[in-house]
Amino acid sequence: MDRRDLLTIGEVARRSGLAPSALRYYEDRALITSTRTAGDRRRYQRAVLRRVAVIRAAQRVGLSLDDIGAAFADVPAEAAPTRAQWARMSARWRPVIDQRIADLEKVRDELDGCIGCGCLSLQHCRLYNPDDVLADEGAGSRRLFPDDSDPQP
Amino acid sequence: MDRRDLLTIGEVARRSGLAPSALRYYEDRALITSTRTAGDRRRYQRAVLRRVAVIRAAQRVGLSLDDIGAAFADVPAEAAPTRAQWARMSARWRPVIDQRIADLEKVRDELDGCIGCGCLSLQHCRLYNPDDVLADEGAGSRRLFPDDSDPQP
DNA sequence: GGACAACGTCAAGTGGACTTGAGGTCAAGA
DNA sequence: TCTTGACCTCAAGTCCACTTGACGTTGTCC
Repeated sequence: MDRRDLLTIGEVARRSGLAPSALRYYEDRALITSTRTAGDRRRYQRAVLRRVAVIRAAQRVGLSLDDIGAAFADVPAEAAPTRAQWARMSARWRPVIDQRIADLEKVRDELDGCIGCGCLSLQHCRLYNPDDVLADEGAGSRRLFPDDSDPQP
Repeated sequence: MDRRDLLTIGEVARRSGLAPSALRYYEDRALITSTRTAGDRRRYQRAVLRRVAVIRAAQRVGLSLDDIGAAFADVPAEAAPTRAQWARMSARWRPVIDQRIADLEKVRDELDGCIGCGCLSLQHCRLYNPDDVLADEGAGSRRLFPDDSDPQP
């Protein structure tokens, strides 16, 4: 590991588009790691850029930082993930992303459908009769990774 | 308007899957409205179910309650929207939903791509080189409806 | 050697979307 | 009449993901 390759927090911030405070926050949450200089300044490996990018991507997908931390469980924070690790992570997210896309497509189609079908006048509109589709979406934060232990109804 | 058709807050809560407190909160924010009985209890028109469903759907798309309120600007809270109003609202959301789906698809493809292309070793990976794509996603809450008045860079 | 930016910690604040709790009211049934 | 559950208001609390501010340190450049 060449010391030349270590990045300051400011560099990481500029290159990732995140505020330094956000990077410190991620570090508090153990999502990323750094080494320190003699003068106690953080130094990041380049791999942190990828990791941060993955974190942001996962957030766009709707995952909480807790979820993301869990998904990172077997990916070492210090180095770039191996291809196998990446594959596992990707495989884990894939269904979540797919589900989320499907959700959005459903919303879109419902929106469109409601125009075309004239169902403003009730009955078979899923938007209007939310009991079946939307009700169980209810309150509370749902885990995005049911993670083996959730009952499947 | 048949009084038989008015719903209590509990009924709306059960049918929509939302907590009564959330419904009161929406009402505070003027997203829904109710009439009151002599005894000051809320009574909702059935149309509120649709409205609430639309609100939840919009949230899934990533809109804030402020955004949703703005989109509802020309939709009367008291009655079901007319077909024209619905069409306007739907037309307004359509691009937002499409954009969001596109975003997710990009994330998914990047995730997949990174497995296949072996780009773990740097360079042309968009996840790894976030400057172009992800950086401007940065901090701050972006408005989802730029709403005529935003400068277009 | 002095200025200055970049960095460090720690506590507190923010905003969004609600929930919780205290304390009181209303109305239907036994 | 009394109880019970659903409801009311209003203030305060919660959770998440950060940001801000106060105050001190580091290190580079002139």
